Amino acid sequence: MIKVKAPLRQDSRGRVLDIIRATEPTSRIELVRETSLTPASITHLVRDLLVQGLVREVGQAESTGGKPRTLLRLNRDSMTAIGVQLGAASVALVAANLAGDIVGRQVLRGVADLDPQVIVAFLADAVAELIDNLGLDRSTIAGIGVAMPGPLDISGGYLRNVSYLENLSGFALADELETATGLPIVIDNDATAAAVGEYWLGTTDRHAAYATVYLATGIGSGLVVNGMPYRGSSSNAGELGHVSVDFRGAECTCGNRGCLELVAAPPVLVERARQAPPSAGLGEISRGNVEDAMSQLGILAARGNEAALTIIRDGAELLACGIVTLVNLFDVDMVVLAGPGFTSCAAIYLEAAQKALDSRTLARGVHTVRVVPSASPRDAAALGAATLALQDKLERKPVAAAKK
Amino acid sequence: MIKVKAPLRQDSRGRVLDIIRATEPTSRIELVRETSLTPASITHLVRDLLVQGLVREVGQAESTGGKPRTLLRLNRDSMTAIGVQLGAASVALVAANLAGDIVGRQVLRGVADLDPQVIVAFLADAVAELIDNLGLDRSTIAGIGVAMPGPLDISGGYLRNVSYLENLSGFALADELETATGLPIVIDNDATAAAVGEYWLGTTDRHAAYATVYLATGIGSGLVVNGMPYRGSSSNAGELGHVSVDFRGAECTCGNRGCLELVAAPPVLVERARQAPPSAGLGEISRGNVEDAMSQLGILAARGNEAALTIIRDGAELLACGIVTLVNLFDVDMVVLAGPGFTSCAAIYLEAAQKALDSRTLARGVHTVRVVPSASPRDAAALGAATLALQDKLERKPVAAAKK
DNA sequence: TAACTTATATTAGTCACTAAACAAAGTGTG
DNA sequence: CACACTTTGTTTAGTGACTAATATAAGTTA
Repeated sequence: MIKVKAPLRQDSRGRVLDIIRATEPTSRIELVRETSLTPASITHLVRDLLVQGLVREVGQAESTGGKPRTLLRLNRDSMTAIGVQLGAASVALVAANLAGDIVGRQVLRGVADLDPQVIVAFLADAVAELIDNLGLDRSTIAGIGVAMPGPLDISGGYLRNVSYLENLSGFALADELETATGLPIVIDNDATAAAVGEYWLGTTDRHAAYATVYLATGIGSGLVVNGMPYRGSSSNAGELGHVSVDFRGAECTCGNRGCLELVAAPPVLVERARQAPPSAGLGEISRGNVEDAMSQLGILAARGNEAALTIIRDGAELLACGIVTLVNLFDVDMVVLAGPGFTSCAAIYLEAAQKALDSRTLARGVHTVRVVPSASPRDAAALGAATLALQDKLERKPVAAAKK
Repeated sequence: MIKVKAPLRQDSRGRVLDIIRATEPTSRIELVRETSLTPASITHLVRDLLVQGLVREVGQAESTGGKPRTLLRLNRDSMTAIGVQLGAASVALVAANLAGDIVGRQVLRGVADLDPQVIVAFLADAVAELIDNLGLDRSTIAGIGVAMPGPLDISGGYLRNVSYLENLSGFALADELETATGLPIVIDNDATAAAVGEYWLGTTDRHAAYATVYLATGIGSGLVVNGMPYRGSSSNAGELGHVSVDFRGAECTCGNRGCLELVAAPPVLVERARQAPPSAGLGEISRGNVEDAMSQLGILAARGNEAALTIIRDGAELLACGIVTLVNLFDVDMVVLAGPGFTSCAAIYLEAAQKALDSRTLARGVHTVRVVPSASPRDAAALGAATLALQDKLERKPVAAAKK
């Protein structure tokens, strides 16, 4: 039986690093207050991080009546990770440092039509090129995170995609990619990756429970509670796109009826725009990539095109309906909107979702739910994947030079 | 700020007790295998439980070629807890021992019309009477668990109901009940309590993620992952009844549209039965308590009454739709059906839900989701509440006679 | 300059757990 | 029936992550 690693972030070193990232420059005392650990423990943990070079001391703060605080900062470039977003329409690569800054970025053609082995070589090349272009030292690279749409199959110890990218079905991607690149690989659902990325970037309260709604070709969502993603029993939690919003609705490829994705996913909205009569002034919508077309539609809406506005608003209203369901079931404090679908029309979606949450969730009398845009809407999944690789690396022990 | 207790069941003593309860009679070696703790640790933990009287040694097993195992059993009656299910239609009290056996039971009138202080006195009397009737030693009583429908307000450190039982809104029930009874009080959502109860009774795999759908006057659900309930940020997670199954549907009192509860809750089904023409042969449906009426309807359906069957089937079909949404979002391994709504027609609901899950969830290719009936459908919430009280007591340290 | 503050480090524990050796109680074999 | 071998459980002496209490360092204020 495969040994499952405990899914709990109680790891103090990681938590301390999270807090430093979110609040730098900071000091040991502030860490004491944030963590409810004792000064002694913080001294220890910080020393550890200093020795590993993940954190630096950068001078002193003004005294507040006693010894001045020693300021601590993340040593941002002491570690980098690569994030790959393997979408249906396109592939995005980012390199992110310890702070979650995107230090390199590259967009590639989609791989839906390629052979698995070709995909591996293609990705390995792209990663190698990115590392070279940035002049990164390979020894400082934590690993590669790959984010992809679900449903995923985790059996056999490694995640394998089982649906969207059909030719990858049953292929042990992580294994092959690890062999091809020599770097540790983490694979996760795109929405989950995006959700973890927001935490890393500090968009969300560290103690909050929140969901990230990820709008790309499909509609997904990821949940984070206390800094730990909720993945469900097979890493397929949060499939918002296949929540039914109409029990008498049309049948979906997934087998369900009235799925949100059938009425509110970008391809549907874009198609509606393409079908519009010329008089609507939507002629300019691109025939190519869905993400680009969605983006154009959003821009038209922002410019005041009524037809575009109506299409987006209808989509936003339906998505809001799904978000209300999500909140009634998960009872989160915050919802983050992420993914390429939001790049040009986030405001419309934000407003619709916020309005729905303020008037239609069951627990709205107990607490409000805030809707916020992602700190990095377009690259949320890729960046999130990179942060997953960082997190994975940081969770393992310092490996004090395998001495004896 | 209120200190929040860590929501993680990593407490080994509790886990060991869980395993003994589920697999008794068992032995230390088996515990070693189940927990992946070392023999040394198990020796320690079991000694602890023996000293506290929660567990007994009961002879030996057959040898398997070496020293025979010393068999361990729960000391069932060394601890008892009271569970109260504060429903809209009725109040149920149970007393449960360490094994989750119901050792006493009492059903009371509903309290929706009473004054808060009167409710407290009423409950305190009922609890005292139950304890006396059973001849229980007060010192062995772990506490009282109260399960009630949401939404709940946890602010101020104590849960207070904010909706269904309107006269309890804003009333610090836990505080008052503790004063009146002298016993520690735990309050939780009815569906969450029911879910924890199933775990306690061993209906579910200890490692599985599962949801309990609780059908009473409303429709709720509770989620348990690795033995720990998921409550969301304000203990209002799992409100399945207010998941919208029709975005164009009628407006619900909760503010949302097309809520599942509007079309599939027992009061709705019962009302439909009452409106049926006399020719349908449904004349016998009681005018009183919704739960009784629902039960009668189920019995008529089981006897083959077509009209009753149709009403229940329609309800089951709609509930199944909500359950598919629940599973697509939470990605659980198992769904347990609990609550008074299922008592007489569980089979119809089970079949509808299982069929829907087998054909309509997104991750069905990755793993199947089993639907099972509760081990104690009618008393699931009350029993669950009792187990919450037990769990709460057991999680605190032995309290070695406040010396010094 | 002494007295107070505030920030950090050290020391000596505690707690939950483990590794390794040991003891106890059976079975099988020559 | 003595001896090896299994299997189960215990003991002893740790380890790692944390804390409480005390010490030290580096400022400010009276």
